[in-house]
Amino acid sequence: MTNQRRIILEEIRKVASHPTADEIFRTVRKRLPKISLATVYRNLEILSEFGMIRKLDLAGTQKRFDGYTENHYHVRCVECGRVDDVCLEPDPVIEQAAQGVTDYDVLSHRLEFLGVCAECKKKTEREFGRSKPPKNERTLSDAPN
Amino acid sequence: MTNQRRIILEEIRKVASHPTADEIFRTVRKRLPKISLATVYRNLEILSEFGMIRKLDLAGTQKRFDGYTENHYHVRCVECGRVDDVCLEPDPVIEQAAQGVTDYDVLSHRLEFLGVCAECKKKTEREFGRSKPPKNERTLSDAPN
DNA sequence: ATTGATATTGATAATCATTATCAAGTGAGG
DNA sequence: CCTCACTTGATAATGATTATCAATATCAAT
Repeated sequence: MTNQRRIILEEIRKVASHPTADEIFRTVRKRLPKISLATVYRNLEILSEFGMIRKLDLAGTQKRFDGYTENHYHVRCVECGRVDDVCLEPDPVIEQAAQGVTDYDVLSHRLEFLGVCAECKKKTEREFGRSKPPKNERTLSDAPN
Repeated sequence: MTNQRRIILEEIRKVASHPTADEIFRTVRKRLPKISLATVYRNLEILSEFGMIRKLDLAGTQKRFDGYTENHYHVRCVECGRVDDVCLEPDPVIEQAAQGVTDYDVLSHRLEFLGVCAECKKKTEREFGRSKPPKNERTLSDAPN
């Protein structure tokens, strides 16, 4: 457990958000100005291998990391990309349901909600003077994929 | 509707799999040897904008495209990355449940199962002489994220 | 404390998927 | 047949991540 690794872990556990490697790099650099981005990536990988943090393999281009390692679902803002926890009990039977209609061995599932975060809702209000666009103006397909 | 675009669409609709841009490129190139990878990317984008195909924004590094545009869930093989459809009715109430525990406006959800495909199961059988490893040997965390 | 075996670091190059750029080519409507 | 906006192919650029490697740090055993 090197100094760098310890500080990376500390900073991830400090925040409730689900920072990207780059965000973690920028935060850690305040305490260790000489740290390399590669060191951050390496230690994020190692820490998640050891189960001390969780690597979130969500949709989108950048991976995100979570200091909170319990099972939980997430919601992603379609406007700004922000990711938050959704405190729902993971569905215990849905994997069996899936097992019934596929020839895969089903091991787990990953559920991600898409929506608009509070921040971006406010932005929409400022622009259009209402809190929620009517259904027929929603831009996002309402389909899972 | 150019020749290239038409053929890309034809080839996507021809397969039941969920090919990546690169796989589509390699397939289409058999019929149009001079086509550029950029043309494939461009037309995949355009075709999905017009709703003629669906761009799947699943976990993992590469985007996948689906000629079948109805809502459905997917299962991904953790060994080889293959993606297949899961013919389950999308859960109509889970978004309301999520809406109850978040301050996001929940618009949709995306559910992805993880498992081992039939092919890779066979490979495991050949290696270990049994069809299914016991639970305590499963390598994948059984947690959604 | 010193040593030595091993792991880790910082800097940077390489990779991979995707997007952007741009000159040249194409095709639908007049 | 002309035109003009759209599209193509080739290639460069981008952005996130991973690999490489010499220099440095760690830690258990002296």
